[in-house]
Amino acid sequence: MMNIPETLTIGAFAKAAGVNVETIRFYQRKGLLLEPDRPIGGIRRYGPTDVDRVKFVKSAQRLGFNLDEVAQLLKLEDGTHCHESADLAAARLADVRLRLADLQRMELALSQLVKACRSSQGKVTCPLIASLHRHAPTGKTHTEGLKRTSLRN
Amino acid sequence: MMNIPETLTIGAFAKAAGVNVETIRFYQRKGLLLEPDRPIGGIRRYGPTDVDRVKFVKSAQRLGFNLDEVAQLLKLEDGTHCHESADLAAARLADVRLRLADLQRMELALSQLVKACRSSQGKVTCPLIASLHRHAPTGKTHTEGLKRTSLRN
DNA sequence: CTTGACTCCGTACTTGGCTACGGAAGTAAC
DNA sequence: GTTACTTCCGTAGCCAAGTACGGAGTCAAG
Ligand SMILES: [Zn+2]
Ligand SMILES: [Zn+2]
Ligand SMILES: [Zn+2]
Ligand SMILES: [Zn+2]
Repeated sequence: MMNIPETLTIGAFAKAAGVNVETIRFYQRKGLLLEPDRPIGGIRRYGPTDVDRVKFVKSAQRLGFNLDEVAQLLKLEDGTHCHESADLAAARLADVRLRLADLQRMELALSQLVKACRSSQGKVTCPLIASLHRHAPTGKTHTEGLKRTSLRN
Repeated sequence: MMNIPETLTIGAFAKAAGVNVETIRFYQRKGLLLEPDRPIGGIRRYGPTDVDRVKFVKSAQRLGFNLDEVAQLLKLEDGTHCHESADLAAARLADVRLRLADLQRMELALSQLVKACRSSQGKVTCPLIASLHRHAPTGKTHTEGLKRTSLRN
């Protein structure tokens, strides 16, 4: 069983994984990636399995998993714990659906208001502003979620 | 033209607006609310228009506007700038729709994976884990948005 | 053997919308 | 007039997922 060659410097590794070096180090600190031993007074080397692992993380992030959840998934990486994985995904799904509902509510409200504003030729009061002054039924959004951050990789 | 009475202490004001005192002060620092003059060695008083303003902010937040955008909206509060308001809302709407698309993508993927996992009795590999190892078409999410924060008021 | 690029490591900063803390001064009840 | 809130004010902390920085060490080319 020949070992996979660990030939990449951290810079090459990061490039291959499509993230930047700091992200690699950050994941190492988080425990998502383990740092290979450093040869006496030399530099660490990485291999294809490391690249793969980062890509796994990024795939999971695209499904909405946060890094803690990704860490859980990585523990199930051998694929023999379908039930646990499914539970994680189901929890994620439930959350996604709540956020979806909130966004749909916003979409509806905003689209109606924009339409009202666009067709309010000559009306005294802007429908949008008026609506904001009506202080609608304080529906606490279940929006355990949705701040604007980007997910670029 | 008799003035509206400014009778509320900041604590009562916050309670009436349904936020906490620190939030009021934070909005003042942000310029969303202006702080009334402080009588010589006394405490500031607030009135119903202040309460109303905070509620306006919270309404706008429920539509997804961030505080900078809310500040813009507040400048248009007299309702005579329908066009500008509509533009702000349209921008917000566009963003909401991008985020919606991302969430819908996640919803679809997650629901399929959960279903696959639930019906994978006896399969060797967990479909969810397998899918994450497939490193799908790196569609950069336009998710300029969606971190998990709550919007309680 | 020097130059320039890269690695290593620790620490601090970013963003948004608050929340918390601490000490001094004002206010209210008894 | 003492106790017990509040207010005032500045500053610091929280969350996530990185990003940035700075000094020291390492490595390959020329
Ligand atoms: Zn599974
Ligand atoms: Zn109002
Ligand atoms: Zn309008
Ligand atoms: Zn993989």
